Amino acid sequence: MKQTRKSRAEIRQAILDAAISEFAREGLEGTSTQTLAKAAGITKAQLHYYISSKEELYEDTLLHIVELWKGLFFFSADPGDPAREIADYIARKVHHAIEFPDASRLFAREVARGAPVLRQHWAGLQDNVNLASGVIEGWIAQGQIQPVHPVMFQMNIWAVTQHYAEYEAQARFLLGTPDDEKLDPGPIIAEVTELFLRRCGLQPIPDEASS
Amino acid sequence: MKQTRKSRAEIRQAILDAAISEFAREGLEGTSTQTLAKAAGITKAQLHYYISSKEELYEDTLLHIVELWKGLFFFSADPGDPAREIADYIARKVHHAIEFPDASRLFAREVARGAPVLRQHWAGLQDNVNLASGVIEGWIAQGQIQPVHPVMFQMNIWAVTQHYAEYEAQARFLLGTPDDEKLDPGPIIAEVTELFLRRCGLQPIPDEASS
Amino acid sequence: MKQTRKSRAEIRQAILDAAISEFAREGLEGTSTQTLAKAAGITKAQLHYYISSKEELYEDTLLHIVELWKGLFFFSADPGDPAREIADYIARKVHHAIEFPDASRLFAREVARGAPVLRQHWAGLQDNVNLASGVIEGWIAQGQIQPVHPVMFQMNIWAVTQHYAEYEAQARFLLGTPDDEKLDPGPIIAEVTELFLRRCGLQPIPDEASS
Amino acid sequence: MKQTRKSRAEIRQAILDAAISEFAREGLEGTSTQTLAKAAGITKAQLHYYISSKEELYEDTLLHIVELWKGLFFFSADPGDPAREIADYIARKVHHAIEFPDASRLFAREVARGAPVLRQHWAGLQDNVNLASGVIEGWIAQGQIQPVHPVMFQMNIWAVTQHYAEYEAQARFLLGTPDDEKLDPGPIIAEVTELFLRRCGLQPIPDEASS
DNA sequence: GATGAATGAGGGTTCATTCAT
DNA sequence: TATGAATGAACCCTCATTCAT
Repeated sequence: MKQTRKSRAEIRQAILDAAISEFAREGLEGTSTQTLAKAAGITKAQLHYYISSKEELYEDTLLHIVELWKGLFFFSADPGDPAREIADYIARKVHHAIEFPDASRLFAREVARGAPVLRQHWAGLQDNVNLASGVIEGWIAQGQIQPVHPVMFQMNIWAVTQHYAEYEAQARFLLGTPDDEKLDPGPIIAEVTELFLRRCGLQPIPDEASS
Repeated sequence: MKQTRKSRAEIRQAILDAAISEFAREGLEGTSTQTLAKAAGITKAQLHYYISSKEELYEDTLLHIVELWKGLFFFSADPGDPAREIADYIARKVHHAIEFPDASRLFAREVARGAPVLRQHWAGLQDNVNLASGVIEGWIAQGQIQPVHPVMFQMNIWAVTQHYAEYEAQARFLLGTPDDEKLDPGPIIAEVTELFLRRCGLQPIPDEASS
Repeated sequence: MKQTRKSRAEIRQAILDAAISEFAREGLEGTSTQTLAKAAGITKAQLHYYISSKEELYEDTLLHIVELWKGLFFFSADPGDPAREIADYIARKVHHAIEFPDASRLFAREVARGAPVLRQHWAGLQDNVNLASGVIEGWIAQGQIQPVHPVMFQMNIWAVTQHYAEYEAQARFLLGTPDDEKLDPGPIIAEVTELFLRRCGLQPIPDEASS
Repeated sequence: MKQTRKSRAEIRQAILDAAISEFAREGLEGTSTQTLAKAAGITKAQLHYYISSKEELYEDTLLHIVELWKGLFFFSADPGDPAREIADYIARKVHHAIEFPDASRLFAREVARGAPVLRQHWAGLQDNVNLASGVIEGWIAQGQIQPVHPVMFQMNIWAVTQHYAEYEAQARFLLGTPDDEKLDPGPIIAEVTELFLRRCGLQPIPDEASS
């Protein structure tokens, strides 16, 4: 009786998952195709049947993450309450950072080395940021929030929320979270939300940011 | 007349500089000794005369940075005005991130991969954080600042200030800073300081955070 | 028509042969993987596909020889005539030394440097020697041979028979054997047999020891 | 106050001693100049001031041993009693093998690899062997000893006596000699002497072979 | 599709030797 | 003489990729 073969789609997904976690940990050069293949549960030769090169897999993996993020992290084009909008954004971002820290780490790694691959795709990033800046400037113009530098405001949110993925090892240590538990998003979301709402001169929304 | 040889100290410094910038960009595995040697202006064999292994150079480089930081980033044990103390800390941190982004990136990279090397030296980190937490708790107890989670407060400052090193490429792009200029620390310090002072319920110190 | 590739078994055998002869000549350190590969008729990278390290190949090669010898060199547990038993043993040993001098030389080399690898496998050696000592002591007890030191008796046979492998170059020179001929085992076996039989007070078996 | 410098002669002697013991253990390729220098108590650069190359040191060391042996191991040109002559020869040889096993091992190693260096100096060896063969043939002709193959007789003595140097590790193990003691030459000399005297049809000389 | 085998390039490191002082 | 520094060649091994089946 033949063992059930994994379908092409399953294999592709396994490769993508392997790529995210392995590239996140040791980078492009630090990850061997051997390691990737094993993590995906296939042989090295088989891997090369599905990808055309390690570099390209790396690029595809990054783009996959960026595409995903585009759907997750944005301010509504027609936002209602700034406090709610900001709080929701932060909650989504922190949850994601804690649930899928590898994706965040891989992205950070790429940017840290000068974004040689992502750089070619920054037009989209620019668009997203501009849209959000428009929203923020609208809030400011209508007196709904204190004046902030719209771009830096976004970057700072990004910085803080990403932090709990990128510095997970340190956060875990300083917050006393055991190795076999994920970080508790509740207190993190509460503190981060309060940080940015206060910056805007807004009151924190009572007790809904918790996990 | 013979060309003057570089002194031992100069070579050691060149190796350290090369290690910081190369390891920061491509990591331990992604950086070849060939690359390190070339960046330091020496031959590969000569490099091995000065270091005993790439791994050890990596570790030494990290520890060098951590030692340096211990002297730069701390809250005074006997702090006066919280606003001034926090503002000074942020200013120092941002300046450093912008002046020496490679050091920040190298550190971040190491933590992101789980800190296999730095982990052994985290006792010192704990001490530093505890000291600062004590200071912050003192401020809270005396009603000088609003209640904050002392550890997360520190981590968030760290996150935002580091960001301008780690995401330099992106920040440069979004802020429109040309490749041949450093980021302008003034506005960054202003925005970051306001962010954290407001969190504490404090007024920004007028106009001294600028570069 | 494609040239037939060597089979896995053939390649493994070629590597083993190369290892025996090259390690025998220049030792573990003195033999490069390059040399081994060339001697086996493969490339250096291909060699590493079949072995995991030079050290391990060295160890495997030694153990292979020792295993082979266990089946060749022993006294019968139920020996009949001591003279015949001893003569046969010597004949087998000399034939082997002359046919496969590299194996003998490799073994000698390893022991000469203190047996860092073989030492871990000396329990088996001890057993073999003890068994043979028992046989010899039985002969002595029954008055079949003159008293001898059982262990030294075995070592001396070993010494003399090995000699024609280890010192092949010298023996060849002193006995006038041309480079393209093997040593003639007949006279050697005769002389060595007579040496040890006389030690035991036994008469040489007439004329059967010759090749 | 200056530390007393070692004289040139002392340094040369230290280098020679180091060469014998290091080359004996790991061979020409397996011994680094670093190791030699450290064993001789000097620096690597200083070593190269005294020797012109590692190969030449190796050759000189071998020749030194051979020269020494010429003065030690020979049959008198005008021998009296064969038993005494043979017994003395064996005793000298065993003592030397046990006292200076490195020299014996180095020599054996060189011969085992085909004597690429010593081969050029084998005229002297031939002379020595021929002289001894003459003596032995004289004994045979005068009916003082049983007929033996003169050259093999010498080789066999050589084989057995060398054995306790070359296989010291194994002999130590099988005879139960602790690592911090030398092998006891007494029983070895007794057994070896009896072996070869019996071969000649001679009686062992009572109890003088012991250390 | 899948896989064992093969390979050229390059990885980190050692080393005998030379150089400069 | 002595020695820290330098170097080119090699060494063992890994790896991304390709090939043959």
